[in-house]
Amino acid sequence: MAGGESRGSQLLPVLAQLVRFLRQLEGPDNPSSVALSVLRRLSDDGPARVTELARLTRASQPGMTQLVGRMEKAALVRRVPDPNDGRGVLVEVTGEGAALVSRTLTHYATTLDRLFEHLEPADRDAIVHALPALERLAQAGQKESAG
Amino acid sequence: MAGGESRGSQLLPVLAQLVRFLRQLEGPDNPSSVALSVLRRLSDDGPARVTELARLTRASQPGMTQLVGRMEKAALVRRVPDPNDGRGVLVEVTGEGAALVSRTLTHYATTLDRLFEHLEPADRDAIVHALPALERLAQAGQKESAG
DNA sequence: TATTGTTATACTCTATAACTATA
DNA sequence: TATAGTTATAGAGTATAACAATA
Repeated sequence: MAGGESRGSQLLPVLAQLVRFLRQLEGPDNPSSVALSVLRRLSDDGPARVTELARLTRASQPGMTQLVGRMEKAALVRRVPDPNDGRGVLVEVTGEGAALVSRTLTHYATTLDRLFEHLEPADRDAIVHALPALERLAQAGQKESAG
Repeated sequence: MAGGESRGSQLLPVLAQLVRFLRQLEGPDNPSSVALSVLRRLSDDGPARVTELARLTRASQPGMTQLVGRMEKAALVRRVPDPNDGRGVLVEVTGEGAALVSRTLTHYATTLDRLFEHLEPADRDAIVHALPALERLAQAGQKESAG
């Protein structure tokens, strides 16, 4: 812990502000971040087990059962029995769910694009240049807490 | 949406992953992000009105009343009457609340520092270099949604 | 026995509407 | 009337414990 200024201390307030900003993007009409994660997973890679979705989002299995229940009531997903394992069910996204994902991601991206236009070119370059590094930082965080 | 790759689309998944990582830092013992924001505000700049805290965190006034109530029960803040306006109250942080802020921020920063050690030097430099730009991006987001 | 999923229950967090008290 | 705050009520979201069904 010795030697110079802490990078974490510098990064922390910036991340906190970004989180606050992103959180306010989640309007009452938009899906929660966990719901969006699940819907993206289902849209991108097809049907999945409840257990797998719970593991993916670090939620409990009952919690995921309930989230799937809410999303099913909202017609965003449907449950089908797993043909290979009578104990399990497969959750699959509906057309409405896929449309919501697409709409939400477009909205977020558009908002971010608009913000980018407010920045100086040097700032834009700095962020774009740091994207792979930030991704690796976040991945390191995932891995650390998983192990 | 013409003209090349959208920066927002590139930034979005990275931010989503960072948010997921930060969210899992919020253990059951740590304060929620809104509570932490409030406690930081009170620690840094002194007592504040409920309305001001609600505005700061974009919460509703009743929601902030309830959060202050929970934090008061946990001895993190206390309410005192506003001497200048009989309708209002001032919320001030207790020693215990200030200690919690300090402990939480240290924990977060330490965790981030540990993750930084997993990165290549080039990645660290890229992130450090992008910090001011990211901060301006987040500030632009705050301002945009406020207006 | 182990695994998959659900139900039961409880708690945190947040919101809107209605209310009280002060200005 | 307008403002500051609270209370009442409801709902989303999440967790642990106990349960049923299948493997």
